[in-house]
Amino acid sequence: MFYGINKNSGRLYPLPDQCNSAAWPRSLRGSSIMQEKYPFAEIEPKWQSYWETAGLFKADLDRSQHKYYCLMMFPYPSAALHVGHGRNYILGDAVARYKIMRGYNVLTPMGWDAFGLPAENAAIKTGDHPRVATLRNIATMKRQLRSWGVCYDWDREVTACLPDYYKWTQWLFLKFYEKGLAYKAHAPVNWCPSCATVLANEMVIDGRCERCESEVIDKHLEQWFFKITDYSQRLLDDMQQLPGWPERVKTMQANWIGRSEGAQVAFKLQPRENRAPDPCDEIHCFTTRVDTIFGCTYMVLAPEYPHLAQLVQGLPQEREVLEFVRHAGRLSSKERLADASDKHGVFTGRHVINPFNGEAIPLWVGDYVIMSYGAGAVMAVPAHDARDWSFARKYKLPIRLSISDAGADLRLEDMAAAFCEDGITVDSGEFSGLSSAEARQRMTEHAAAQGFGGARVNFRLRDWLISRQRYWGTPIPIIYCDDCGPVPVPEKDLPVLLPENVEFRPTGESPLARAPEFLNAKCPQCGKPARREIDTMDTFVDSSWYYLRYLSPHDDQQAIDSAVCNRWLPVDQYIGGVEHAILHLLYARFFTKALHDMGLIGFDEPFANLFTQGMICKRSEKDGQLYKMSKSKGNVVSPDELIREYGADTVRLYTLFIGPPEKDAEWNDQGIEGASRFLRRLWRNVYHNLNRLQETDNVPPQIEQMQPAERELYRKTHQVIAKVTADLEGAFHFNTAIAQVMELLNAIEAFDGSGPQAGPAYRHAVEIIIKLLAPLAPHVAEELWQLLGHKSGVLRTNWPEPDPQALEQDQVQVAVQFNGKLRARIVLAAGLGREEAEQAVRQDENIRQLLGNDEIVKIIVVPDRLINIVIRPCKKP
RNA sequence: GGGCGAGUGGUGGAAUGGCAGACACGCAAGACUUAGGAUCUUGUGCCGCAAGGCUUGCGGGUUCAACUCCCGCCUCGCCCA
Repeated sequence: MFYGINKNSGRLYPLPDQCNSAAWPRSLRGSSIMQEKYPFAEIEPKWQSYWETAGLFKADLDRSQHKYYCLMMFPYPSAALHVGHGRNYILGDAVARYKIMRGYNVLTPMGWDAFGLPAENAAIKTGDHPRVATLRNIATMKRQLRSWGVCYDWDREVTACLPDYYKWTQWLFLKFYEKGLAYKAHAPVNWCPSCATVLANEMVIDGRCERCESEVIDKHLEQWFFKITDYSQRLLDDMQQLPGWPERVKTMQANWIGRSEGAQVAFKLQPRENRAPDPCDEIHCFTTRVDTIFGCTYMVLAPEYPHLAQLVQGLPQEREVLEFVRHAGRLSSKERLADASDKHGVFTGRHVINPFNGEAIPLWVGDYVIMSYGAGAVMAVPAHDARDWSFARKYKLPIRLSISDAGADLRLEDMAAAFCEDGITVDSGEFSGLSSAEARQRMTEHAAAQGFGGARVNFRLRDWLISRQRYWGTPIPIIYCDDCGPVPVPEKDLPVLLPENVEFRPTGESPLARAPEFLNAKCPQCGKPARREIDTMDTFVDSSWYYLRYLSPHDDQQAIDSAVCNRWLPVDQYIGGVEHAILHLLYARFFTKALHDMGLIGFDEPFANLFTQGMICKRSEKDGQLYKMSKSKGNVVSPDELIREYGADTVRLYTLFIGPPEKDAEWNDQGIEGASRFLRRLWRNVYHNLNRLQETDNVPPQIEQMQPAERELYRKTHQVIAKVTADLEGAFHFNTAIAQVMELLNAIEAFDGSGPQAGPAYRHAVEIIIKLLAPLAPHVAEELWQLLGHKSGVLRTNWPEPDPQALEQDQVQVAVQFNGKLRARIVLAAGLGREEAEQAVRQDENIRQLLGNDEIVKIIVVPDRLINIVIRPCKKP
């Protein structure tokens, strides 16, 4: 038997047996816990089990109409989650619950980006095998997600480091290989000495390793690449199809792809005096400013320029050039590109011919030129390019004007810096006197007609380097045979399993090289002894297709179930950190397009809507600075203790309330008190009014019979429904939604109606507040919902709709301004027209007094809101 | 250097061009208590005893009215150089 407390008498009375309905699972019957103190510790595990056993988050994939694929970026299973991670999952969980209440068929899966360096580095220190440590971490994080009340369709869990997943990552690699999208090549690559592996361009931030912040150096190695550059233009263009993506992310991707239109021009190499042969007879360079080419006074090659050594072979400058190249290789790209830093270069002893004027200009090699722009050769126009300018000044190279500004009064002697803007061509032969734009066009046409160049589009995007010289990743399924060369592993032999007993010590070569049972294989073509590829794949390969695998996670016949994918994708809402704006999101888009072109899927953009939440930061106790919450900064807050102390709903509410979700937010340990107090107040309010609530029939309140207090509560209730719904439908502004719900509780507490509709209006407000809280604080919402006598869970009910009649008002308070300054407020009938309102304010005694003898110039009326009286103050006699 | 974003009380943050500071945190005073780090009430942008004045990074502009739009500047963050 359960008891309520009578508010007036303070006495306990037996509760109606409403929680014993057969509609509830046996475990929940009669289980409501009614006590004054908010018993989150008892409530929360109970409802967590209920959601799981009732299968509330199981999606029905056969039914795809009204589908909603709600995806959160799957995490790397580091040791444990902190409240910063929680923002992502709580946000996604709230969205999923909201959509369930909206009647959508919601799919919310979760998995693990489980390969990666940290586990391997930890293994080197502790001897813990990465697989063991990773699976242990996964178990911990799953427990944490559960205790947060974050629910997923766990039957669809995928784990990137398990063979049933990476088998298919390998299979996809083979498909890419088949289509020529995966290739192996020698290239200058970014090498992180500390991680002892190469890195993709995207993982180098300011010349440093994204992970360990060591300075990255250039190395020349043979590596595997994915040909993402085949898709540069489409990756750029198709962003126009993504209105549901933040502009910021699209801009970042566009910058990264870095399309520039210009011209390619071939400069003939001036032959050596002795006519000795050269590896090439011309040098191609790309420029966006071909209009300046008559001002070109020298050319600069990147130190890595191919065949540079042969070009200078036997020349007096040879030693100096080779020495320079060796030295430049030790500098980071950051140092080389920095504007302020000294640029270095040496003359090669060779000359090239400017095809536009036949002039021989010196060929230099300089460290400010990098291979990844154009083709590693730059035509230098010091008068019109800032970096060429400072290089030319330093090495006393000639500077020649070929563009002037509109007034044509630019003089070299007066210039303190390069003139980099468009202007009018000067001293440019037959092209003189043209606007820059016109000159570019005519000169490009000329180059094409003469056969030494033409229009050219250049992309900054490089191919995606996917080899890693480390153990804990997906093995690349290739076998090297002395006779047959590289041979793909046949599909029937997949997966190529990672060997278990391997020494992880990083040496710069993959640890797999020291696992003979892995290394030695038979050539699939000729059967002779052969060696396996020892590099593993970048973990971004794993995360480029996981959202497809969720649709058929246990399928052992194929990687992707096209039929289901085509019904369920693109993802309706993708939620994750903005730090993945370039890397993961670009790679995943590339994968989708490649798979689309292979005919495996019927769509070519994976994520229709993207929401990037801001990071949770916390002040460091050491230096008082604000840092992103992370283990390495030592400023993490564990959810476990907070949930123990306050309950999961409180932690969820505070996490959502902390600020607008797209912005970074500062975690404040004291801030959680507000959320805690709010839920305790709500609980207590229901507890103290249980009598009244349960005695009131669950009928809609009758607006006609309401007295002012009831009317006001009813209006507030529906105002809040409208605002909260707008916030959740729009930009996921849970912070303002929660503020509204708090206002509703304030109104409920202040409610003192006593008319015939007081009970229904009150019960209605309480029901609504519970529904509105269901996505945000789901445990307490379920518990209170059951206490009110409902026979099914709150997630199974419909999201409330605002009643337009409730929002109507008879009277409104209107602000009265004099010349834009607030002077008074008056109460007027709602819906008054401009003229009526003007009349009313003119006649208002109080306003007339305030006006005194001031002259009214005009009156601006914003109906139902504001009246601004423009006055001319009267001159005092 | 270019592009994008941000700058509002002691703090986190609210405001379709229309009453700046919603909602919270914190703080202060009081109530209830053996006690309070529970709960409740009241107050809380700044200056001023007050009347009143001032106030959204700084300086201009548009407007009856600007946190919001425009121009210039400063600071911070991100991306690209």
